[in-house]
Amino acid sequence: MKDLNAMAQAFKALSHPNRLQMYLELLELREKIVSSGDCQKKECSFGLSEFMHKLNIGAPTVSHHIKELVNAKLIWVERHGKFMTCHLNEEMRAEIEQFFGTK
Amino acid sequence: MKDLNAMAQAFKALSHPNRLQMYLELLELREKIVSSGDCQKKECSFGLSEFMHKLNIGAPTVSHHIKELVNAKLIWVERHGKFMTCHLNEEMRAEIEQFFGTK
DNA sequence: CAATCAATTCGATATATATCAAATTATTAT
DNA sequence: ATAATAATTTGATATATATCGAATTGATTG
Repeated sequence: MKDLNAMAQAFKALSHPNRLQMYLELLELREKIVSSGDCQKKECSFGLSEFMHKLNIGAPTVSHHIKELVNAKLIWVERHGKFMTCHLNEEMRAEIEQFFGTK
Repeated sequence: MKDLNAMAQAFKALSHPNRLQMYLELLELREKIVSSGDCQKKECSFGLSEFMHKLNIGAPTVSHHIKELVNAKLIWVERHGKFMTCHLNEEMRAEIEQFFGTK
């Protein structure tokens, strides 16, 4: 297993309903992609302002939450000029699934 | 999926290294039991004082942590006279595994 | 270069939490 | 009943966090 503290940090990041919702959006996006076998051709990410509107919270707060999720290695971000996009970190997802998984 | 807030509460309970360690002990116990197919004949639980010594923290703190884990439905407890034992909540474990799992 | 827009950082505030010592409750043993 | 032991509750303190408004940074466009 990964470092216990790293795991705890990941769970902390997911312990806030708004952040969990953000992560869930990306998880569900992944599901669609996996089931359609069509990853490259779809937009696999969310932007900050999308989260703002979905969650009805301010940009500074969303930015803060994104940073938490990134620090916890649950997601990673990309910049495209002015904009940024959030992506699921597949490795960490698998790690956590294993943690809970039947061995 | 379960209520998002219930999930967030579970992750909050696991967001503290000491509580995560407690939960992990129970997960590992489960592993041994599952792999040996021998659940009934083994002691499938941990007591408060065991956690105290393992984690080197006081009884009130352990008691507090246990309550958090119980409230989050991650574990359940049993009393045997003066003593109490902590057990993994298998249902919640499966729920969380599914949350992260490949669909 | 100036204006605009997305995102981040800063400063402040309000709320939550981890921990312990002390007091209390509940159960067992003498 | 009394003493002893396991666990819980209470009260206090110190630390962390969520959120926002204001200011700032960075990139694009006119």
